[in-house]
Amino acid sequence: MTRLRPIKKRSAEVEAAEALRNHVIGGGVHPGERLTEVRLAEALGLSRTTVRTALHQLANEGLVVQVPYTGWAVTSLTSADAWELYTLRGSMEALAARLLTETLDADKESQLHRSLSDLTSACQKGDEVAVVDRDLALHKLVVALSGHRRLMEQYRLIEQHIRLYLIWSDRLMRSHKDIIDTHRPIVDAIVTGKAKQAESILRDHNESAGRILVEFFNKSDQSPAELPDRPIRRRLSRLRTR
Amino acid sequence: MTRLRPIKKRSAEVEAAEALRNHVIGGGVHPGERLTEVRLAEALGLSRTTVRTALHQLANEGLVVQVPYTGWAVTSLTSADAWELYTLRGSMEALAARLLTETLDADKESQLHRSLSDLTSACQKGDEVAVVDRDLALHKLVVALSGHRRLMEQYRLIEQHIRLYLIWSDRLMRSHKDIIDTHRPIVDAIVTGKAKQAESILRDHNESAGRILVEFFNKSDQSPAELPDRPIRRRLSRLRTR
DNA sequence: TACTTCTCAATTGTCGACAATTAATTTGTC
DNA sequence: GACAAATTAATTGTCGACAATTGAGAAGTA
Repeated sequence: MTRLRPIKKRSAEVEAAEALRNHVIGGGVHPGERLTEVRLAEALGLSRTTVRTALHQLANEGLVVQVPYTGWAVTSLTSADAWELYTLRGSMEALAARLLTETLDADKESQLHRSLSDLTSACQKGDEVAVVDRDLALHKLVVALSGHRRLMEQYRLIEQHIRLYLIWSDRLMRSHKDIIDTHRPIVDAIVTGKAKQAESILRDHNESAGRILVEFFNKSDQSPAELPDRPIRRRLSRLRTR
Repeated sequence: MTRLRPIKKRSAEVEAAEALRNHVIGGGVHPGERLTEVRLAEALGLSRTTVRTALHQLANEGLVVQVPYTGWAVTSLTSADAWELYTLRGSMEALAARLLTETLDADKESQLHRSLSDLTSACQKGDEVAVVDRDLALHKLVVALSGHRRLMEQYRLIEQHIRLYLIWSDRLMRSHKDIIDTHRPIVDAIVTGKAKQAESILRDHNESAGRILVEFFNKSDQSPAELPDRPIRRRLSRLRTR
């Protein structure tokens, strides 16, 4: 017995934005690589106007940057940015955790435990992609369960960036067991209602992960992602500042 | 002897976005009021496509909302939103303050003092508009001086909303002297390098201001801003969720 | 050669027209 | 009159065309 679901009609703009987003975070294009509207429009079978709107959307999310009359390029990863991203999410998740402890109920508690065990099993299987996915999912869950709409909205904006760095973050852990060991205390502190503790654990968790990332990025000197396979034709230095 | 300055050429899209933003935060249109692309395009002397792009930009900033095939409307103020906004900015400004104490120098210190005295003189003059302006400017300065680009970026997104609520927030203070008294400790804590204290003062400052706002909004029951002067023709309930 | 100017191809910026969708209004039916 | 169906007006969604701008390379010049 199947139940009919409303067919969600989504505008081409929204679909295009999603497709492009997945293309970027899925590694279809490399950080720093150039994007042209016409090529994307052809690939997606849409008009340039529609693709353009979608690109503007991604630019707002920070996944691509625009240079007037010159082009679009995928945002590149840097050590400074890693530090900023991790202090920022630390602060946001700390707020979420505090609020969450104040409104915790049985349902939310079980969701947290389920998410943690999902992460655990992914770690035990050694599936790298799944680990990143579940890791992000757990952090997102804390934010979502806080019930703070605006916070979720802001978190959503940096979510894709977090994912990009998280790949390296998780890889830099000594073992997958470490990943479990750093996440269990987070859930524990929240479910036992220790607001202050949950807050500081989340902030510290992120800031130390950030420090490790920064150190790694500085050592490797170059951006860890491969450089664009074809060189950027034009200089993309003068970025639109708005 | 004059020095040549680069002529800043800004695209119509960007100009339109700025004009619309000012129109909204300047009270040219009321919260909840409907906007149509054609009318705006006529008023600005631009094509609908350009205006549309600008509207999408504002939608990302959260100043307007869109209902597919139906229209755009200015976002309205609510008590729940006030609480969210003030907890969020509390968290962000607390982070900024902590970072700022770690990188404070003489120049930054004097900027802080100047900003505080600007606010003070506005309060003494009793100029309501200027007070809101300087109040926001001081908070922005703390974020800017923290040197955290991403944090600034995120703060910029909610800045206009803060301004909208700040008008009421400042009005609800018993006297303008109270405004000075609540801001001086912030600057003091930062310049004396008390990171922890600066952090918690900023968080508490915002959260208590938020509580006052929430209480006021709940009492007045209605949104404090006047209702739209002409009724919204269509129901704007089914908002695009993405 | 070193330098400037001109030319041109590539790309984004802007526009007006038409299609798709929505919701109010009118019409039809009982 | 009450309800349903058809019509219509208003609005956004999408498109292709043309204008503006950029950067690279060719051509000219000392």
